[in-house]
Amino acid sequence: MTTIQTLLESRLSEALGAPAQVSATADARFGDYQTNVAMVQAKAQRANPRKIAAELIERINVADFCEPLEIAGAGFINFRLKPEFVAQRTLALLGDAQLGVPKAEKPQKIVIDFSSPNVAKPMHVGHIRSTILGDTLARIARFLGHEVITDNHVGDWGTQFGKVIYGWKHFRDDAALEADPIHELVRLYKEANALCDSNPAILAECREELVKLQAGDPENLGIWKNTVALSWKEFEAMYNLLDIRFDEHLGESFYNDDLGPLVDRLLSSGIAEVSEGAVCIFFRDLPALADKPALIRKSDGGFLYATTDLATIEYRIKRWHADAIWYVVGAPQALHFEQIFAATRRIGLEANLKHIPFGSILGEDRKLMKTRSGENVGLRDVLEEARTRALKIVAEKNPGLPEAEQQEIARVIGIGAVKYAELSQFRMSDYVFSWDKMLSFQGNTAPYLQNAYVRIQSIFRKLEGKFTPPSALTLSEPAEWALAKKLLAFGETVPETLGDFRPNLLANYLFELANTFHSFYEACPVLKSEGAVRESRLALCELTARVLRSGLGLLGIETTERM
RNA sequence: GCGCUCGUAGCUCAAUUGGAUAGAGCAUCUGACUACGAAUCAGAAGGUUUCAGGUUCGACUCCUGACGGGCGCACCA
Repeated sequence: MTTIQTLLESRLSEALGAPAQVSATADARFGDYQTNVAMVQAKAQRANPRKIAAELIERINVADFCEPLEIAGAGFINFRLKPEFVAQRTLALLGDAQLGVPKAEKPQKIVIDFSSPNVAKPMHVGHIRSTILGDTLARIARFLGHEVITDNHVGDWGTQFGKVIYGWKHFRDDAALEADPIHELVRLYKEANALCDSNPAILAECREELVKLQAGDPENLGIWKNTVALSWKEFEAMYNLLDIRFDEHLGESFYNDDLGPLVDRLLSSGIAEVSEGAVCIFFRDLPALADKPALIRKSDGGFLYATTDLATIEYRIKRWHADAIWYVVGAPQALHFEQIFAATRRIGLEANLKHIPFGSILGEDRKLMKTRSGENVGLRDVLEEARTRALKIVAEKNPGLPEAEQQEIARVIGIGAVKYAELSQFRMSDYVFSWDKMLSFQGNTAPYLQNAYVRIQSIFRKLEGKFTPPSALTLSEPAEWALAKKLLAFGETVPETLGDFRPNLLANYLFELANTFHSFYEACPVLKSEGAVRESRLALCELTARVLRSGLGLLGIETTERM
């Protein structure tokens, strides 16, 4: 199903003989859609915009679904949809599994790299943005018809393993490891690290353990594999709670064997060179990177972050034939991605590489969010607290519900609140993490949207008999028109969110939809109305519920029947 | 020093990517519940879009320069 906006643009382009843009109006007084092509043309031709608009109006063929066109202001052309057209399009949504969202004209194969926690470390709030944002983008891209591969590039290799292995061998507590693996692994690392600070001999031993691991020593390799497996248990618990799945989780270690050959190849082809003992790729022709080479091998022979990332890009393009690779990684790494993307082009690999950056999560003190002792706030704690707080509210508001249902509702609301707090905000701005704000069940929050859905379900529970879609919609009240038009906008909003990777546009739309629905709900009784009016209102309710569930689903947020 | 990024109502954020009178939510104030679920709705008030220039029919948006916050800039990831 093409959107009304697309339909208008094609009709306008026909009349103009050139591509033209149409946008929704900001104000209903100017109709439903507007175009400023007349003003754009006037500028190029140094002509009178209103005159051009007047000529254009004669040629635009939209009488089948628009009221007579109007010229307004400096030269805007306003489009007002015919009521019967709105009614007919809205009705058509009921039979459309995509709810009006068009499929991409050219589906792409997209690899999305996000979350990427580190083995032997707990996931913390720092992982929230990448994890939630990446998952949402994956869901939206799939809904638009793209082929998506989500890949969790886990930090499962690095110098810290020398210390972890030393700790594992000397002061491992198996019971603690069983009870809370990551906690114990962190303890092993920290204790070893503390010993290293005061005792050079132990530091040397840790280094020795690392060298053995890298050389493939069976015992150390076994310990390392264990730490990875134990960490995954914890990660999966988090992803289950968040309802997030990955198609692949090829960690850094997966590329180990590729690093040496890659560097050798780049050296022999002249793309990389040795400088101060290290192997670097210089970008002397790019002003922004002229004095910022990418280091791919240290002077001691070790490889770096950039080396692994280059190997990863090569793998993704060659194995999956990815058209695009999206990295959902914090803004501080912008330079790093600029470098490896430039290096990729230098190598001659073709793909649409995008760094999707985001800002930081701050504590109430407006500094990077930390616990009182200065540590990162654990993701598990955050999610558990969200659930606990939600449960308390559910039990208070709806004590009649069975315990098990209360628990499930609390999970959906609590996790939804955390996700929505993240996604309703522009990703680049830093935001203050506030329980009171995100779990205040008022205003622009997940529960407000979930509640709109619940209310609709409540109507259908009271409905005698099953809902069957009517053959035509009868709309008369302003609140009905407003809701119908809002529903039609879903198909235009979803693709927009991918334009600049802004799920907050979708969140904003859903909030407006819920708002419009609530106004309709107050103004237009559904069950008490009769005949065609009742049928039509039921259809509006059904569609609103579907769009809310689908839209929230794209944000990774679930809905419940009651709350 | 160079680069990236952000600066909008008291607070937290939007603004369809250059469009019409800059919109919401919290908080404040005024109304509406023997209820299709008040976790709601109707309304009021709240602004020199950090500042100064510039570009044009038109600027929160683009350009230049300040100011303020955050973050990067060769062997960590």
